[in-house]
Amino acid sequence: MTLRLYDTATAAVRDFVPVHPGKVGIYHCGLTVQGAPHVGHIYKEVVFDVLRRWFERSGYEVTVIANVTDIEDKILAKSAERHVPWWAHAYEFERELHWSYDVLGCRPPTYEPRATGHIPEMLEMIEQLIELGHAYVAPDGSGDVYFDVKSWPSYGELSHQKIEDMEAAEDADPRGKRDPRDFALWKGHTEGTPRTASWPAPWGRGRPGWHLECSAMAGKYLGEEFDIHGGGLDLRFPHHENELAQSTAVGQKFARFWMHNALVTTAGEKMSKSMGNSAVVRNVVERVRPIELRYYLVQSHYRSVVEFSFGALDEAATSFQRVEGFVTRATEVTGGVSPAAKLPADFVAAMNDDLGTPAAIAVLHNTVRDGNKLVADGDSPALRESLAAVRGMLDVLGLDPLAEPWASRTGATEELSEVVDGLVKALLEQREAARKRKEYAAADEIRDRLNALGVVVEDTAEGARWSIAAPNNNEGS
RNA sequence: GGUGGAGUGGCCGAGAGGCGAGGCAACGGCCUGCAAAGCCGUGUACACGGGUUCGAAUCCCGUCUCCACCUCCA
Repeated sequence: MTLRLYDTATAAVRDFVPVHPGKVGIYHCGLTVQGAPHVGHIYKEVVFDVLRRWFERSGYEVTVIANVTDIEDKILAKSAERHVPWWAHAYEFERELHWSYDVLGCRPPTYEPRATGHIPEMLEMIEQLIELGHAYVAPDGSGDVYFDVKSWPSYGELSHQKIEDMEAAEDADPRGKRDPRDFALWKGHTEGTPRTASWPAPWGRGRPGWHLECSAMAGKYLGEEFDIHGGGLDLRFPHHENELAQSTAVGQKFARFWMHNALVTTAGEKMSKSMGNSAVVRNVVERVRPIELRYYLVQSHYRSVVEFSFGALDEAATSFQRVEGFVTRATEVTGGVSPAAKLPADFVAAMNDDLGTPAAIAVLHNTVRDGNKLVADGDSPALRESLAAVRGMLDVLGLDPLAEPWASRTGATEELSEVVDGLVKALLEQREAARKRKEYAAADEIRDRLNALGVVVEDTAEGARWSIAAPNNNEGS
């Protein structure tokens, strides 16, 4: 069975056929590093991390390019407000972005080009577009260069819009545009913006337009035709439409598939519009563990809106703990097994069907339930098989608690963990002794005290085991 | 005005003509000294109004509500 993916350009699910057999090139638009990334920003990263893992699991050699937009109007505006150099502002949030990727277990892209590092490539592309008659230097002496949308007949093909139906933004500054729908390839340097935010060009100093960087960098690192171009749904137009126009106008074939993840909303509105700080990744992972946040995001289909709420987040955390509990117990009983190389057929089918993570997670839960029945009977080939399957599936989703980066994040040093384990076990031994004497009040008091400290005690056939309770506070939202 | 999407049980969230995805919560049972964890069982839900069909959450027509994008938003 082959992988099928939804392609925005053709508005249909199609069989995935790579440009080069056995290899996949993926470009997804990274972030404009203007502020701390929120859950919506990171959702894109998680979606494409799962896609990449699935390709790798399916035997492909994957190259992932994700840009960092480090020069842009908002960066200039926000850095000016803070009285910080624009490049310092951008770099600060680039680091915050990387922290957020890491904390959610998203593996870094193969390469992460910055816009400011690719000015020559962009200039070259603008020159080609001007030569071919698809771009023009603004006649107003501003130094701006615009793409001429009317010169490109297929303009609008990605978002399925006709130029004449597009409504020009009423607050748009027409500047030197021939048509209000033309978009900037190069923006001439203006008074009031730092000179460091401009570069020499044949048309005068300036900085690149937003859309151009992705065309230049995708072409440079992935070639003139590559497999998948992705990003959030809000980038479909104008950003991706414009990229497509620029790249194809210079004769490239560009992306075969366009994949767009749905947006994360809060209170029914796009996150960027409605949220303050509460959905910033750094804050959300104070409430639930990062792996639980990742599970929350992975459990819905990437093309469905995620209506973010802390209540749903807590619920997802509980759901994940059920899976994690099985992994822990089964690992104790079996002594541990490697993740399976061969995954359940239903899981594979779900993932191949346009990355059907919800159905895939249903398979995961069914496997966990069957596995839980086996745990009570001790080690067995069937239990090992269940555990291997569960870990294999979790691995694809980036959620295997025994794999990196999760395994090494115990939140305590090894020395401290040993001390705590020793202390708790000493108490549990006292409790066990009390139980043997049928002094249940005393036994329960020990358990209650541990519970009060957030230590959960579970009695099993092999004796009591303990774990740290989830940190969730349950004031819903 | 144009383009695209959504409305599913107490909650989250899939599916897309017929056999109740999965999870959370709740209730009952098993297990347990009691718990916890786990297991078993219990719910005929698909915005509204028509229609097609042996059969519709799924197809068609109409209506309502909400959301995204329309030139520098993941």
